[in-house]
Amino acid sequence: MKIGELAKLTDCSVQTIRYYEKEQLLKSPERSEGNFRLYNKSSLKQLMFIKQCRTLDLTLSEIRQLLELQSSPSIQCNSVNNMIDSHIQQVEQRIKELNSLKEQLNYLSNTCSNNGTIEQCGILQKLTSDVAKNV
Amino acid sequence: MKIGELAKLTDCSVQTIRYYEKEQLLKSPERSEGNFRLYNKSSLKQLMFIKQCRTLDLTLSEIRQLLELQSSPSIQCNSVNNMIDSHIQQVEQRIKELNSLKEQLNYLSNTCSNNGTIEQCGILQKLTSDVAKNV
DNA sequence: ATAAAGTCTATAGTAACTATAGAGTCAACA
DNA sequence: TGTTGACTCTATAGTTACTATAGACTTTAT
Ligand SMILES: [Zn+2]
Ligand SMILES: [Zn+2]
Ligand SMILES: [Zn+2]
Ligand SMILES: [Zn+2]
Repeated sequence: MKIGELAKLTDCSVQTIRYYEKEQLLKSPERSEGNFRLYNKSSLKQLMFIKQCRTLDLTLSEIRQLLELQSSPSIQCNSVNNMIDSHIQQVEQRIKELNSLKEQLNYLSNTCSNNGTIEQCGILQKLTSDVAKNV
Repeated sequence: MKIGELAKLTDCSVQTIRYYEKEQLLKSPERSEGNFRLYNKSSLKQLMFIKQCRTLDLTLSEIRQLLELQSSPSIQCNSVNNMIDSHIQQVEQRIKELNSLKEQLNYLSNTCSNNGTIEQCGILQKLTSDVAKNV
Protein backbone atom coordinates (compact mmCIF):
# COMPACT_ATOMS: atom_id res chain seq x y z
CA MET A 1 0.00 0.00 0.00
CA LYS A 2 1.07 3.61 -0.51
CA ILE A 3 1.72 6.09 2.25
CA GLY A 4 -1.70 7.70 2.08
CA GLU A 5 -3.46 4.42 2.74
CA LEU A 6 -1.18 3.60 5.65
CA ALA A 7 -1.87 7.03 7.02
CA LYS A 8 -5.60 6.45 6.92
CA LEU A 9 -5.38 3.01 8.48
CA THR A 10 -3.30 4.26 11.38
CA ASP A 11 -4.74 7.73 11.72
CA CYS A 12 -1.28 9.22 11.31
CA SER A 13 -0.49 12.06 8.98
CA VAL A 14 1.59 11.32 5.92
CA GLN A 15 4.26 13.70 7.15
CA THR A 16 4.44 11.94 10.49
CA ILE A 17 5.07 8.61 8.79
CA ARG A 18 7.89 10.08 6.76
CA TYR A 19 9.21 11.69 9.95
CA TYR A 20 9.24 8.35 11.78
CA GLU A 21 11.19 6.88 8.92
CA LYS A 22 13.75 9.65 9.11
CA GLU A 23 13.99 9.11 12.87
CA GLN A 24 14.61 5.41 12.35
CA LEU A 25 11.44 4.21 14.02
CA LEU A 26 10.15 2.74 10.80
CA LYS A 27 12.58 1.11 8.43
CA SER A 28 12.70 2.52 4.93
CA PRO A 29 10.18 0.63 2.84
CA GLU A 30 10.58 -0.47 -0.73
CA ARG A 31 9.85 1.99 -3.47
CA SER A 32 7.71 1.72 -6.56
CA GLU A 33 9.03 2.49 -10.02
CA GLY A 34 7.85 6.04 -9.59
CA ASN A 35 9.69 6.25 -6.24
CA PHE A 36 6.59 6.01 -4.05
CA ARG A 37 6.95 4.26 -0.70
CA LEU A 38 5.29 0.83 -0.62
CA TYR A 39 4.24 -0.59 2.74
CA ASN A 40 3.15 -4.05 3.83
CA LYS A 41 1.35 -5.51 6.82
CA SER A 42 4.53 -5.56 8.85
CA SER A 43 4.98 -1.82 8.43
CA LEU A 44 1.39 -1.38 9.53
CA LYS A 45 1.98 -3.41 12.69
CA GLN A 46 5.16 -1.51 13.47
CA LEU A 47 3.48 1.84 13.06
CA MET A 48 0.55 0.81 15.24
CA PHE A 49 2.98 -0.30 17.91
CA ILE A 50 4.57 3.12 17.76
CA LYS A 51 1.20 4.82 18.01
CA GLN A 52 0.25 2.69 20.98
CA CYS A 53 3.46 3.70 22.73
CA ARG A 54 2.85 7.34 21.90
CA THR A 55 -0.56 7.25 23.55
CA LEU A 56 1.37 6.19 26.65
CA ASP A 57 3.51 9.28 26.17
CA LEU A 58 6.67 7.32 25.60
CA THR A 59 9.20 9.46 23.79
CA LEU A 60 10.41 8.53 20.34
CA SER A 61 13.79 7.72 21.80
CA GLU A 62 12.22 5.33 24.29
CA ILE A 63 10.18 3.70 21.55
CA ARG A 64 13.34 3.31 19.53
CA GLN A 65 14.87 1.51 22.51
CA LEU A 66 11.89 -0.80 22.82
CA LEU A 67 12.07 -1.67 19.16
CA GLU A 68 15.75 -2.45 19.49
CA LEU A 69 15.11 -4.61 22.52
CA GLN A 70 12.52 -6.56 20.61
CA SER A 71 15.19 -7.64 18.21
CA SER A 72 17.18 -9.23 21.03
CA PRO A 73 14.47 -11.48 22.43
CA SER A 74 16.69 -13.45 24.76
CA ILE A 75 18.19 -10.72 26.93
CA GLN A 76 16.74 -9.61 30.26
CA CYS A 77 13.73 -7.32 30.24
CA ASN A 78 14.58 -5.20 33.29
CA SER A 79 15.17 -2.13 31.20
CA VAL A 80 11.65 -2.32 29.80
CA ASN A 81 10.23 -2.47 33.25
CA ASN A 82 12.43 0.34 34.52
CA MET A 83 11.39 2.55 31.66
CA ILE A 84 7.70 2.04 32.38
CA ASP A 85 8.16 2.52 36.11
CA SER A 86 10.10 5.72 35.70
CA HIS A 87 7.30 6.90 33.45
CA ILE A 88 4.73 6.18 36.05
CA GLN A 89 6.66 8.25 38.53
CA GLN A 90 6.91 11.16 36.15
CA VAL A 91 3.20 11.01 35.43
CA GLU A 92 2.40 10.96 39.13
CA GLN A 93 4.67 13.90 39.71
CA ARG A 94 3.01 15.86 36.92
CA ILE A 95 -0.44 15.10 38.28
CA LYS A 96 0.59 16.50 41.63
CA GLU A 97 1.92 19.65 40.01
CA LEU A 98 -1.23 20.12 38.00
CA ASN A 99 -3.46 19.67 41.02
CA SER A 100 -1.61 22.35 42.86
CA LEU A 101 -1.75 24.52 39.78
CA LYS A 102 -5.49 24.04 39.58
CA GLU A 103 -5.93 25.14 43.16
CA GLN A 104 -3.94 28.29 42.58
CA LEU A 105 -5.87 29.08 39.42
CA ASN A 106 -9.21 28.52 41.12
CA TYR A 107 -8.19 30.79 43.92
CA LEU A 108 -7.19 33.45 41.44
CA SER A 109 -10.39 33.06 39.51
CA ASN A 110 -12.45 33.66 42.63
CA THR A 111 -10.82 36.99 43.22
CA CYS A 112 -12.33 38.42 40.04
CA SER A 113 -15.82 39.88 40.29
CA ASN A 114 -15.87 39.90 36.51
CA ASN A 115 -17.67 43.19 36.06
CA GLY A 116 -14.98 45.65 37.03
CA THR A 117 -12.06 47.30 35.34
CA ILE A 118 -8.53 46.07 34.88
CA GLU A 119 -7.50 48.38 37.67
CA GLN A 120 -9.91 46.69 40.07
CA CYS A 121 -9.34 43.15 38.83
CA GLY A 122 -8.54 40.85 41.72
CA ILE A 123 -6.63 38.50 39.48
CA LEU A 124 -4.12 41.07 38.37
CA GLN A 125 -3.89 42.47 41.87
CA LYS A 126 -3.19 39.04 43.23
CA LEU A 127 -0.58 38.32 40.58
CA THR A 128 1.11 41.60 41.36
CA SER A 129 0.99 41.24 45.11
CA ASP A 130 2.46 37.77 44.90
CA VAL A 131 5.35 39.40 43.13
CA ALA A 132 5.74 41.94 45.91
CA LYS A 133 5.72 39.16 48.47
CA ASN A 134 8.60 37.40 46.77
CA VAL A 135 10.72 40.54 46.77
CA MET B 1 22.16 46.26 38.24
CA LYS B 2 23.61 44.09 35.49
CA ILE B 3 21.94 41.07 33.98
CA GLY B 4 23.76 38.56 36.14
CA GLU B 5 22.50 40.10 39.34
CA LEU B 6 18.94 40.25 38.03
CA ALA B 7 19.25 36.61 37.07
CA LYS B 8 20.29 35.65 40.58
CA LEU B 9 17.55 37.70 42.22
CA THR B 10 14.85 36.15 40.09
CA ASP B 11 16.30 32.69 39.67
CA CYS B 12 16.11 33.09 35.92
CA SER B 13 18.97 32.27 33.59
CA VAL B 14 20.73 35.14 31.87
CA GLN B 15 19.72 33.73 28.49
CA THR B 16 16.09 33.59 29.53
CA ILE B 17 16.13 37.26 30.46
CA ARG B 18 17.58 38.19 27.10
CA TYR B 19 15.01 35.93 25.48
CA TYR B 20 12.14 37.67 27.26
CA GLU B 21 13.47 40.98 26.03
CA LYS B 22 13.56 39.73 22.46
CA GLU B 23 10.00 38.45 22.89
CA GLN B 24 8.85 41.83 24.14
CA LEU B 25 7.92 40.73 27.62
CA LEU B 26 10.58 42.92 29.17
CA LYS B 27 11.27 46.27 27.63
CA SER B 28 14.83 46.90 26.49
CA PRO B 29 16.74 48.40 29.41
CA GLU B 30 19.31 51.14 29.26
CA ARG B 31 22.86 50.22 28.38
CA SER B 32 26.13 51.10 30.05
CA GLU B 33 29.00 52.66 28.12
CA GLY B 34 30.34 49.20 27.48
CA ASN B 35 26.93 48.12 26.15
CA PHE B 36 25.91 46.10 29.20
CA ARG B 37 22.21 45.97 30.08
CA LEU B 38 21.34 47.99 33.19
CA TYR B 39 18.22 47.08 35.15
CA ASN B 40 16.30 48.82 37.91
CA LYS B 41 13.70 47.84 40.46
CA SER B 42 10.92 48.15 37.94
CA SER B 43 12.54 45.58 35.66
CA LEU B 44 12.86 43.31 38.65
CA LYS B 45 9.16 43.60 39.42
CA GLN B 46 8.20 43.00 35.84
CA LEU B 47 10.35 39.90 35.61
CA MET B 48 8.97 38.51 38.83
CA PHE B 49 5.47 39.05 37.53
CA ILE B 50 6.39 37.07 34.46
CA LYS B 51 7.86 34.29 36.54
CA GLN B 52 4.76 34.15 38.71
CA CYS B 53 2.63 33.79 35.59
CA ARG B 54 4.91 31.09 34.22
CA THR B 55 4.51 29.02 37.36
CA LEU B 56 0.80 29.12 36.52
CA ASP B 57 1.73 27.79 33.08
CA LEU B 58 0.48 30.84 31.28
CA THR B 59 2.07 31.06 27.85
CA LEU B 60 4.35 33.92 26.96
CA SER B 61 1.71 35.19 24.60
CA GLU B 62 -0.86 35.24 27.38
CA ILE B 63 1.53 37.01 29.68
CA ARG B 64 2.15 39.56 26.98
CA GLN B 65 -1.60 40.14 26.84
CA LEU B 66 -1.81 40.59 30.59
CA LEU B 67 1.01 43.11 30.51
CA GLU B 68 -0.74 45.04 27.76
CA LEU B 69 -4.01 44.98 29.69
CA GLN B 70 -2.27 46.40 32.72
CA SER B 71 -1.44 49.47 30.73
CA SER B 72 -5.14 50.13 30.07
CA PRO B 73 -6.38 50.14 33.66
CA SER B 74 -9.86 51.43 32.94
CA ILE B 75 -11.16 48.85 30.48
CA GLN B 76 -13.18 45.78 31.51
CA CYS B 77 -11.35 42.80 32.94
CA ASN B 78 -13.46 40.00 31.43
CA SER B 79 -10.64 38.88 29.20
CA VAL B 80 -8.41 38.30 32.19
CA ASN B 81 -11.02 36.16 33.82
CA ASN B 82 -11.73 34.24 30.64
CA MET B 83 -8.07 33.49 30.17
CA ILE B 84 -7.74 32.07 33.66
CA ASP B 85 -10.95 30.06 33.38
CA SER B 86 -9.96 28.54 30.10
CA HIS B 87 -6.67 27.59 31.70
CA ILE B 88 -8.41 25.87 34.53
CA GLN B 89 -10.37 23.80 32.07
CA GLN B 90 -7.24 22.81 30.18
CA VAL B 91 -5.53 21.82 33.40
CA GLU B 92 -8.50 19.71 34.46
CA GLN B 93 -8.57 18.04 31.09
CA ARG B 94 -4.87 17.25 31.30
CA ILE B 95 -5.26 15.80 34.78
CA LYS B 96 -7.94 13.46 33.49
CA GLU B 97 -5.70 12.35 30.66
CA LEU B 98 -2.79 11.73 32.97
CA ASN B 99 -4.88 9.72 35.40
CA SER B 100 -6.01 7.45 32.62
CA LEU B 101 -2.45 7.21 31.41
CA LYS B 102 -1.30 6.25 34.87
CA GLU B 103 -3.81 3.43 35.03
CA GLN B 104 -2.68 2.03 31.73
CA LEU B 105 0.95 2.24 32.72
CA ASN B 106 0.31 0.55 36.05
CA TYR B 107 -1.52 -2.22 34.31
CA LEU B 108 1.37 -2.67 31.91
CA SER B 109 3.88 -2.64 34.72
CA ASN B 110 2.07 -5.45 36.51
CA THR B 111 2.39 -7.71 33.53
CA CYS B 112 6.17 -7.81 33.85
CA SER B 113 7.62 -10.40 36.21
CA ASN B 114 10.93 -8.57 35.91
CA ASN B 115 13.16 -11.59 35.82
CA GLY B 116 12.49 -12.97 32.39
CA THR B 117 13.68 -12.28 28.89
CA ILE B 118 12.49 -9.75 26.38
CA GLU B 119 10.68 -12.53 24.61
CA GLN B 120 8.67 -13.33 27.74
CA CYS B 121 8.16 -9.74 28.87
CA GLY B 122 4.51 -9.09 29.55
CA ILE B 123 4.89 -5.41 28.83
CA LEU B 124 6.09 -5.90 25.29
CA GLN B 125 3.57 -8.64 24.74
CA LYS B 126 0.82 -6.39 25.93
CA LEU B 127 1.98 -3.50 23.78
CA THR B 128 2.08 -5.79 20.79
CA SER B 129 -1.28 -7.41 21.43
CA ASP B 130 -2.92 -4.03 21.83
CA VAL B 131 -1.69 -3.32 18.37
CA ALA B 132 -3.25 -6.53 17.08
CA LYS B 133 -6.55 -5.58 18.69
CA ASN B 134 -6.62 -2.27 16.87
CA VAL B 135 -6.02 -3.96 13.52
C1' DA C 1 -4.95 14.91 -23.43
C1' DT C 2 -5.65 16.99 -19.44
C1' DA C 3 -6.90 17.78 -14.81
C1' DA C 4 -7.00 16.29 -10.11
C1' DA C 5 -5.12 13.86 -6.49
C1' DG C 6 -1.35 11.84 -4.52
C1' DT C 7 3.55 11.61 -3.70
C1' DC C 8 8.47 13.19 -3.55
C1' DT C 9 12.40 16.08 -1.18
C1' DA C 10 13.92 19.87 1.28
C1' DT C 11 13.18 23.51 4.23
C1' DA C 12 11.13 26.30 7.84
C1' DG C 13 8.03 26.98 11.67
C1' DT C 14 6.12 25.78 16.40
C1' DA C 15 7.15 26.85 22.30
C1' DA C 16 10.17 28.21 25.56
C1' DC C 17 13.96 27.97 26.38
C1' DT C 18 19.28 26.10 26.52
C1' DA C 19 23.88 25.96 24.85
C1' DT C 20 27.38 27.10 22.50
C1' DA C 21 31.25 30.27 19.74
C1' DG C 22 33.86 34.13 19.40
C1' DA C 23 34.52 38.74 20.71
C1' DG C 24 34.39 42.54 23.85
C1' DT C 25 34.25 44.70 28.90
C1' DC C 26 35.53 45.32 33.52
C1' DA C 27 37.64 44.84 38.22
C1' DA C 28 41.36 43.28 40.81
C1' DC C 29 45.85 41.93 41.65
C1' DA C 30 51.18 41.63 41.09
C1' DT D 1 51.20 48.26 33.59
C1' DG D 2 49.97 43.96 32.23
C1' DT D 3 47.28 40.17 32.81
C1' DT D 4 44.03 37.08 34.63
C1' DG D 5 39.29 35.86 35.43
C1' DA D 6 34.59 36.77 35.60
C1' DC D 7 31.09 38.78 33.17
C1' DT D 8 28.67 40.37 29.14
C1' DC D 9 27.64 40.94 24.17
C1' DT D 10 25.50 39.06 19.56
C1' DA D 11 24.38 35.49 16.60
C1' DT D 12 23.41 30.91 15.75
C1' DA D 13 22.00 26.16 16.48
C1' DG D 14 19.80 22.57 19.20
C1' DT D 15 15.84 20.61 21.84
C1' DT D 16 10.75 17.54 20.94
C1' DA D 17 7.45 15.77 17.93
C1' DC D 18 5.54 17.10 14.82
C1' DT D 19 3.11 20.49 11.03
C1' DA D 20 3.17 23.19 6.97
C1' DT D 21 4.66 24.79 3.18
C1' DA D 22 7.07 25.06 -2.01
C1' DG D 23 8.05 23.17 -6.21
C1' DA D 24 8.50 19.13 -8.86
C1' DC D 25 7.05 14.55 -10.24
C1' DT D 26 3.67 10.36 -10.72
C1' DT D 27 -0.52 8.29 -11.06
C1' DT D 28 -5.49 8.01 -11.83
C1' DA D 29 -9.67 9.41 -13.81
C1' DT D 30 -12.29 11.64 -17.21
ZN1 LIG E 1 9.97 8.42 29.63
ZN1 LIG F 1 -11.06 40.65 36.95
ZN1 LIG G 1 -3.65 29.33 28.32
ZN1 LIG H 1 9.33 -7.50 31.45
